[in-house]
Amino acid sequence: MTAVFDGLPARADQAAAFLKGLASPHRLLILCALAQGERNVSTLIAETGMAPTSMSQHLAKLKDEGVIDVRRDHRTLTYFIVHPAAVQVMDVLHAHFCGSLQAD
Amino acid sequence: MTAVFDGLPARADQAAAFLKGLASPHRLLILCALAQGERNVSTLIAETGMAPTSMSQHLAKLKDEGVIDVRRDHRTLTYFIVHPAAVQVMDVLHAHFCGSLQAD
DNA sequence: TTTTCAATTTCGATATTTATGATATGATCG
DNA sequence: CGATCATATCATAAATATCGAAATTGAAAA
Repeated sequence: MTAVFDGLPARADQAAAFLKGLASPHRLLILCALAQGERNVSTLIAETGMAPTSMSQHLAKLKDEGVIDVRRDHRTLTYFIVHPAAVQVMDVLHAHFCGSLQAD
Repeated sequence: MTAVFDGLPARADQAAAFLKGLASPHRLLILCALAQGERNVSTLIAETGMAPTSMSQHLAKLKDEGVIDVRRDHRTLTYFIVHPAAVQVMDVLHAHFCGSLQAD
């Protein structure tokens, strides 16, 4: 009986940390943009209307969590999604909160 | 350019609130159990080892968010998952954090 | 109707998250 | 080298989430 969930708590911690990484309106907006293709920080700021500091912090969090990664192009930093589960979660969210035939 | 994300912020808020509802190790443990079938509170407490107060609070949160619902059976309350997106997210998490051929 | 059992609500302490302003880094252009 | 542009880091305050203990509800058994 105590064995029913053996090992689960550890995985639950990981999974919860991953979900927390996505669970913010700002970060979802960022991921929504990145889902359409990689973007540099200035572009993300322009598209989302977020403050630069806030953007940096959210990008850092997503990067720490392994959801996105960066590449340096000349003077700008280009971010892109790298976590497969993140893409799948975004798909689920899109289907449920944005309808199925929306252009966005 | 300001129109690129028209209407998105509102949906991002909803989606983020939904994700926040799931984003806790305790609540994932609860949902893991409920994914295998409905359960009453005592059973959930026994299976997860959580304190009763904590269990109630997490169940309340999941219910507020529309993820689960309750039914009263004689003297006990039986909870079950009702949100389709929650099931899908759990599937994604399971595939990525628990491997694909685990009994759990 | 009194007791009992299952579960919830309330409350206060602690921890985590978030936003914001100021400062710092680091690559490039002149 | 010195200025500048893109972005990150630091510091702190405000908001939010979490946990445990004690008290409460509400249905049913006696």
